[in-house]
Amino acid sequence: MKRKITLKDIARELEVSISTVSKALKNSEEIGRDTKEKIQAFAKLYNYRPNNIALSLKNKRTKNIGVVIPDIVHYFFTTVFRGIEKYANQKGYNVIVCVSDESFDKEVINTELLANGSIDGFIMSLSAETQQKMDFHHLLEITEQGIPLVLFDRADDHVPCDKVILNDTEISYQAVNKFLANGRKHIALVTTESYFNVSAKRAEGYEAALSEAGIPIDPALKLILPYRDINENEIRQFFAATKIDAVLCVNEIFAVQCMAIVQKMGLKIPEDISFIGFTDGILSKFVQPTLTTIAQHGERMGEISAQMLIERIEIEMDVEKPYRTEIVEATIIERESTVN
Amino acid sequence: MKRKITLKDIARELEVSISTVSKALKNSEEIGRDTKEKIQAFAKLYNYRPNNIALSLKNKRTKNIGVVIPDIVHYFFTTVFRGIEKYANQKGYNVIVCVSDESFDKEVINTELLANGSIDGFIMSLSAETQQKMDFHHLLEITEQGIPLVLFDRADDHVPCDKVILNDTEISYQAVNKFLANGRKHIALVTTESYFNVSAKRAEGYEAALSEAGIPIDPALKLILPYRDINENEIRQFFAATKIDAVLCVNEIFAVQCMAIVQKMGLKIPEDISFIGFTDGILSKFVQPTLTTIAQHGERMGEISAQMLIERIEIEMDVEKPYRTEIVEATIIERESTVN
DNA sequence: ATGATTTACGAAAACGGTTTCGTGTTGATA
DNA sequence: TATCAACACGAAACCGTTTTCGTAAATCAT
Repeated sequence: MKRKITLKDIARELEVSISTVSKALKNSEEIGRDTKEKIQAFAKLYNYRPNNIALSLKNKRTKNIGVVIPDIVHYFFTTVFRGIEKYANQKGYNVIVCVSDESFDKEVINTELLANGSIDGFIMSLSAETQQKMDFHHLLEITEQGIPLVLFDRADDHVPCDKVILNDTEISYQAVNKFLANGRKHIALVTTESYFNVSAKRAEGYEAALSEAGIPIDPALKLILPYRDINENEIRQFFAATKIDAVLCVNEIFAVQCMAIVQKMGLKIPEDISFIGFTDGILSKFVQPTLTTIAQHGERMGEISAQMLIERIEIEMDVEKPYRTEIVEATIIERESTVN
Repeated sequence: MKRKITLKDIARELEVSISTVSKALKNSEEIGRDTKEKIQAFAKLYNYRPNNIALSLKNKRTKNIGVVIPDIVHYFFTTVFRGIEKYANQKGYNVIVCVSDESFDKEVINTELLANGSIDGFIMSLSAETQQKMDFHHLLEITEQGIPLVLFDRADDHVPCDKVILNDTEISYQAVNKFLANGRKHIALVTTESYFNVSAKRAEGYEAALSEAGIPIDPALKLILPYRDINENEIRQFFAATKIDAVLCVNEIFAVQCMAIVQKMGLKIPEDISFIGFTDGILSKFVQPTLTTIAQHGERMGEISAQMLIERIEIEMDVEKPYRTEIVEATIIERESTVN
């Protein structure tokens, strides 16, 4: 087993000082030709690489960024992650991932752990519980310590930091208008609890479009589902109880599950009932009929998040830079679940 | 902005030495009651936390593990990752993720970067290109440096290390036997290039079952698809050319795509043609008809991988411990694409 | 009162680098 | 020959910890 070689090893072996070795390997003008060549050759031979940890300690820069997300087995988050990882890697950063599992405590523990020097900055999307409790003390601590933070998608106005979010309200408004243009009158919304910021904004867009069309908001047309352990019967009852000819769902899974159920109830998609979901994931493309979805452009969101974060990391500390909120424009991808 | 406080800060403020502070915070018997209490109170007040980087340098332990996988927007890999992350986190380890994007070069660069002190061990699944080139020098370097390595799923016998793999051959054998038991005679295999180790093993099980049943292996019943950019026509031609009444697919996507195409060709599933895919992901559950799949138990694989890795990390270096290969037993999840 | 133990703390090395500054040697210049 | 700059290198500080060892003062036994 060949242990990693250090500057000290090279110095001892070549009978020079550690500083000489360090300088020689950086090709410093200070060191003579012969010595430099000798040291460089030796280093190459023994495949010397500087120790990252030592560098981090010295430079106060880890070249790591921390990503804290609620879930990893989740299409949208993985696409965002891919964007982050690609950009970060290209800029020489590594990515440490922690999964909060929608739990406030895990989110707190993970951030506090990483904040003790392990990373240069955070990219996060808030856990369900954090949004519900509206407790952001851990995030405020982070920013107060001067650690850059970017929130994406599930952000909150109470946290002063850079953000990357979707134009949720606007795109929902557009989606509902699309239903209206197709002559749909009984448009339902299938969503999650409203403490999810994004759900609230999507509901807002939904309601705005209806109001604008002079259609009253009917509570019977709104179904709130838990984000896990969905009860099929609840969905069945919802669709049985009221006449519905179009449905906007705040995610892909809700849409696909609803579609399967209404199909079993004998309805035709899109003739009798039309669907639009959020998250242009794998399901939307392969389910029957294929699902019209709102593409959130996760990879792009990740890229922008990483870019904003790294920019802030690498800026001089004394430069004042106001926080920005970048808005990514969603796109409606038309498929078979809506008529053109 | 409150910068992070260090031992030195506390020492200066309280007019004691750094060593005294360090010892007091570890509740050492060496330090007097009063001094200890004073220091501990001060540390609590200013929320002192030791710097992870400094600890890593001192202890030669980063408490980080590196995970290198070919793709992250991929159901199986994310479930494995979830297993890794859960177990690692619970053991106090963080996880650095690098995505090789099926590229040999990226895999090499990422591993070499992380190997310079950033992590205590690796968990990897080989990129397509690495398997094709059969070039494992970067992995050998890692193990020669004494850095623990666990390969999961896409492993290779040429790399001496711990491994966690699926009983691919056996479960494919069982799947084909299931088709045979249902009276299917023309059983196809839809797979990837054979340099994918797992595909080769799955083909082996497929062929073994057929041979045992006295059915000759017909090359026309084997379709090799690229792992991205699938051409639909190729699939259509394949199914048009030969009589096929059952199909084993080495992944979920292949299965779902084939199913959509044969349905368009007018075939009924499972009456006319039956399907079994690998990876019990989200698609299998929601596609119509639902897909019978082979569950790879990714989360469990991840957990085992993390456990094996951390065990080896924490073992005394001088203890000889032979490499193990842990085999995870797949399970066939029956759904509508096969008859019972 | 003297020597031996405790007690309670500090100095310093170590982890593996970078970087500033100092210094002995060389050759050129006045 | 005396002065001086350039050259080539080393010593040491520093990043933030932990830990070994040394030691002054206080306590104890004799």
